[in-house]
Amino acid sequence: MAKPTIHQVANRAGVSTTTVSRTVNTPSLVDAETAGKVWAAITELEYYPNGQARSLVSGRTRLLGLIVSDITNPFFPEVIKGFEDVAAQQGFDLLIGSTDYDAKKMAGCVRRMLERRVDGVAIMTSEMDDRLVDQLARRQVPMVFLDVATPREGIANIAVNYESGINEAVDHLVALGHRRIGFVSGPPHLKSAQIRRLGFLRSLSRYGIHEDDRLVVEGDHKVEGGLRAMTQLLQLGERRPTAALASNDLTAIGMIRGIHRAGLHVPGDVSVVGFDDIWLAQFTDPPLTTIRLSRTELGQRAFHALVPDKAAPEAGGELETKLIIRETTRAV
Amino acid sequence: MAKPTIHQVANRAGVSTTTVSRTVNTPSLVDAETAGKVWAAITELEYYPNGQARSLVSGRTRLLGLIVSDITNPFFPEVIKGFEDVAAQQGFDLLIGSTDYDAKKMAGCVRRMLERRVDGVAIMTSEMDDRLVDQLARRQVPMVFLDVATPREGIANIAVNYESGINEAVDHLVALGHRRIGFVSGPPHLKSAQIRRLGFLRSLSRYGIHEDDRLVVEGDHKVEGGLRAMTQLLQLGERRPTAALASNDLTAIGMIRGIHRAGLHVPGDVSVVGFDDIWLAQFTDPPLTTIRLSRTELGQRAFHALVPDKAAPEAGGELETKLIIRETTRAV
DNA sequence: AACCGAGATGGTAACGTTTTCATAAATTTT
DNA sequence: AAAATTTATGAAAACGTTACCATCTCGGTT
Repeated sequence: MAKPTIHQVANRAGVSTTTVSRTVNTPSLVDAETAGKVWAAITELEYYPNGQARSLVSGRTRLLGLIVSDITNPFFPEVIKGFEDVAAQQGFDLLIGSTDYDAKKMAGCVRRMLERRVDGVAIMTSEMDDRLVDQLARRQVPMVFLDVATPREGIANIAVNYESGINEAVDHLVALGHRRIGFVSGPPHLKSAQIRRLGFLRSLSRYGIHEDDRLVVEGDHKVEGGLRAMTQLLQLGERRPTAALASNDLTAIGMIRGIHRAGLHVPGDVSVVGFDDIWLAQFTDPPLTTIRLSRTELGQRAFHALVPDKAAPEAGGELETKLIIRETTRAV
Repeated sequence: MAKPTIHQVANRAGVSTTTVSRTVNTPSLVDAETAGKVWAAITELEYYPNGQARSLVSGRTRLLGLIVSDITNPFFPEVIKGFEDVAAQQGFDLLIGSTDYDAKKMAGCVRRMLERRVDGVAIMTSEMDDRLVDQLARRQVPMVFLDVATPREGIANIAVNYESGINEAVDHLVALGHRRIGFVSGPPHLKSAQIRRLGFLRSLSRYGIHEDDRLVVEGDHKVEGGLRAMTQLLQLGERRPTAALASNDLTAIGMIRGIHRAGLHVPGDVSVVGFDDIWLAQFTDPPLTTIRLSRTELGQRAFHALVPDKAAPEAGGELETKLIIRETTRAV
């Protein structure tokens, strides 16, 4: 029997399809003995309920969409993992879609999610056309944004406390005697990148360190940009920073590279602090001191934002960030 | 209208549901004018056909399963990307499942795929229980293995030519004057890792280089194992290798780390060659010379193995590997 | 002028579930 | 012992599509 249906099972067990359905979904409503026969038939035939038919009638698909810009970006896989873990646990499946920063593909993703009638969508890309979001909203598809988006009725954002980690990092650097601290930002259009930049500036001012415009330079959240930015910083000569914080780890890796290129050492000549603590941060050379943002937990929270948990009352509170000290920071 | 059905569209356009269905699926069978009215209704109502209902009747879901051991392993995201790209293009969606090397989760994955009635499964993890594979096979679900698996009726393997790249690498090292060349293997139970090791040995013998057992040490395809292995190799003192090849890039990264730890330099003291050319290989310090196995293409081939393409006659041929020379290799 | 094929459309039965609603038997209550 | 409840089951109607089999209207043939 290639793909047995509920009817075959019912037949074999000598009961009605209704009873089979009940044995599977609401066992309390069926007599123990009958249930036994049904289960026997189910395992003998290797019956698996047809999900399509199931959700057609129930209206729920137990399918969640995950829209990501580029799964190749090392930030994402860990988020996905966190998301997938808890989703699988609760019987949800994941439909993934890459946008590749391409408008056409983005629209395609949304269309596919809509046709599949997903029960929710986690949007992990910042470049999301408002009209597409509208489209989902009109269909009442629950949504959650991973990057900060313009707040909006019925669309969740994951609350992240960027400042706590940034403060820790600045404290750490200041304690090591650093006063000229640089910052390499992310792309200006990224809300979360702006928040990080602002957080840094604010943290600095706590120490009354006058901010020097030349010490804050723009990166792009990629290795390339970090390298460029650091080269620029090092051209300041005497006035170059003795330590620098990056808006994300990729940037930090580029910065370390830039420092090496200039014939200088990390942390001997310049200390570097990253942001995110991506998986490979522990394997850079030297291992990167960075501010951890647990992407696993980020993914989990995204899930809970989409499907309210009856058990756990409220996720509550912000997602904390915290400094992980490795070997790229040292006293001046 | 929250979720308009085909009936609403039919109503609005003043036609039957059959006609609406035809307008969408077989436009040639419907009058131009009528089609116009239908499309108008469709866009006005923002109608999206219900995939569940669709595949319930058609029997095809246009859904492909992707079983991966740990999406966090940097090898996978690129494969997934390649797979997803071409899948999306052909109107297929991806269902992903992580096994986490856990038997329970593996079974869960398979069950979910079966319930969703996927049109095929790409298995990217090597630790796959045979009984689970049987289960899929009995349901006639097309399958493809990414890592080499025991060949079997109706289950595809992606053919990879590991030797070509390995030969290139050994040629390269020999040309640079290296004679004592080490190898850090992958875990012994991984078929593909064994093939790589054998390929290396065979390649060496072409040059009549007597193989030295102590130069081939076991790693685990992770950074940790590479580091351990290299430390072991360096303990050979005078007889330590002047160059070493790794079974994958993560291992190579660990090896570089081990060399640095010992106070030596790459490539000054020891040359290193990786395998895979994962994305971050270009960002190690120094950038890693490695054998590229295009994971994008690997993903694409996996897709084509699952859904035979009417247009392209045959993928044909093996997937080539090739040496990418960066900066971790130098003359002795 | 009757006929025929083609073109355009509609009615209805599937597809495999779950969800009412109904019924029958067994148990408890009065 | 009759009535009221509970327990265990089944029949049939959804769910939103597509596939199959009509039907109906033309213009063109004989």
